[in-house]
Formats: sequence, C-alpha cells, structure tokens
Amino acid sequence: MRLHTKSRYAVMALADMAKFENNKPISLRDISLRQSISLQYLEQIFLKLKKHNLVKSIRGTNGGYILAKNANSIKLSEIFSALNEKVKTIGCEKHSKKGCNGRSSKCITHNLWDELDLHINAFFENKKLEDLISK
Amino acid sequence: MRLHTKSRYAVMALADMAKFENNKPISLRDISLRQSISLQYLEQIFLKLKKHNLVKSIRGTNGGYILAKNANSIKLSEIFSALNEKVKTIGCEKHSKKGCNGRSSKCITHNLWDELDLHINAFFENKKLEDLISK
DNA sequence: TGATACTTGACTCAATTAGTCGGGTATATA
DNA sequence: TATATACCCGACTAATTGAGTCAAGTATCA
Repeated sequence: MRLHTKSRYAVMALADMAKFENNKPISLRDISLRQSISLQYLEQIFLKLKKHNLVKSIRGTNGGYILAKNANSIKLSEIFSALNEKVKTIGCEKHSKKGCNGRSSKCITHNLWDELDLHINAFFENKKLEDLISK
Repeated sequence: MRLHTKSRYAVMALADMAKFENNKPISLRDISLRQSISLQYLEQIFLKLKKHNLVKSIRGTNGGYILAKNANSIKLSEIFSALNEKVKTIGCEKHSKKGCNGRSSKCITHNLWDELDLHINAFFENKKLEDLISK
C-alpha cells in the first residue's frame, strides 16, 4: 500500500511554500532545490494544484507560485484529491451497490474496503497544511 | 494508494473460511470457486498464512485448511502483516530518526507519514475477522 | 530583447504485481 | 496398495503503471 510520489511531493512542496512564504512568488526552482524534487516533475504537479485552485501562478521573471489560500485552510484531502490520490480496492467499485468482481452481489469484504476508505479520508480531512509546519 | 490483491484475497479467503466453518478442513478449491480466485494464486497466499500461523493445513484427500484460531481473535493486522502489506512512504524510512531522501535531516513531511501509518494500522488492529461475517 | 519561469504533451524506462505453469509430496479411502 | 485429492513450492511471464525526462513552447519582467 503506497502513496504515489506525486501526492507526497505535492504535500512536501506546499509545505515548503507555507514555510518560506513571504508575500513574493516562490519559484519551482527554489522548491526543487530545497526539497530535492526534479523541476520538471514539480511542473506536472503544480499544473494540477493550479487547476484545483490550491496555488496561483505568476509568470515571467521573478514569477512563481503563491498559495491560493491560507495554509490553515488547506486540507490535505484537497491536495490528495487534486492529485487524484485515492484508495483503490480494485474489483470493488467504491460505494457501489452493485456487484464486485463481476459477481451479482457484493463481495464478502466489500463493506470493509468502504470503511477503510472512510477511515483514511478522515485522516486527510482533519489535517491542515499548517499542521505540518508549526513547531 | 492501493492494496495488493494478495492481501485483499487473503482477507476474502479467510472470511470465507470463517463463514463456512464446520469443523472439517476447507479445500482451496472450494474457496477458489466461491470467491472466484485462482486456485494457484490462493496456494501462494495460504502458504504465507500458514507460515504465520493463521491457518493449519491438512494434506491428502479431504484435506484442506482450518483457521488456526477463532475468528474473533484474528486481527486483520495479522493477515496484512502475513502478506507483507504495509504502508510505504518511499524515501522516508518508517520511524527512522535519520534522514529522508538521502538528506541529512528528516524531510518536512516525515512525521505526517508516520502518523498516517499509525492511523491506518490502528484500523486493521481493531478489526477482527469475525467482524466481517457477523450480520 | 534576453532571461526567467510557467505550460503542456509525449515519451521512455524500470519496477513490481498479478497471475500462470509445472512438477512435486502427503494422505485418505476404496 | 493404487489412485485421486489437495497441499507444496519455485520459476516464470506478461502487463501495468508509475516515476521521471525531453522538448518545444508562451508570458512577463527588467
């Protein structure tokens, strides 16, 4: 069971931004150097973060990204959903009332995976970006 | 973020056994048919379950497997650990006090992944095999 | 006008997982 | 004692898919 690097890097990068915030745009180059993440990989990630309104971009010289909202109001769940990270219990359509694995009824463990999903999402729902940098 | 099929099938198979338990060994063939899991894949899975003392095997005609303990005392965490399923936050050695990603210090999100790990494990720690079949 | 930095799609490479194959061995039952 | 059943186990294949790179942009500042 693993998280994708994109989600992990997204959280790292945003935490980095929150930490080094000073009203100026932060360039991906800086984040790349500080967090040891390839610049071009970061570009892919920030494209998604931007599309989901977690960051705003400023182009050109001295450009970069700024957080679109305050770090204390960005939930980790938003970041993960921007990156399309989700719990996949393959074969069981999540929340599906229909069958699993092509069978006509729900599989014997169907409810379990649903619960697990809720349990994990609750974790991300209750964590804010700010929680990562304070202290 | 996904579970391996082996872990999922292991839970399904054991739940199946708990459900159809009647003091006789249950053959993998039966489980295979009921749960639509390939027999040979089940064999791989049960090898591990056996090594971790979750099931006992009886060889020969009318052989099969029986649960090594009562369904209400088998924690899902035991099943997952038998199958080597674990949360991997690659790059950060779990619980490591040393650096992440080759850096000298802990990465900015290190504690987060530790917490996530604990959170997920707690879920499996509190679930018993029996919980899946009652009702 | 040149440098900086965001934008975007396509592509490669490697790892890992899912699942199969085939040849065992042990045991119950007829 | 023969035979069928069912566990045992290592090796192998095939496909996915994720991680990360490449290349060719476009916008903006100084």
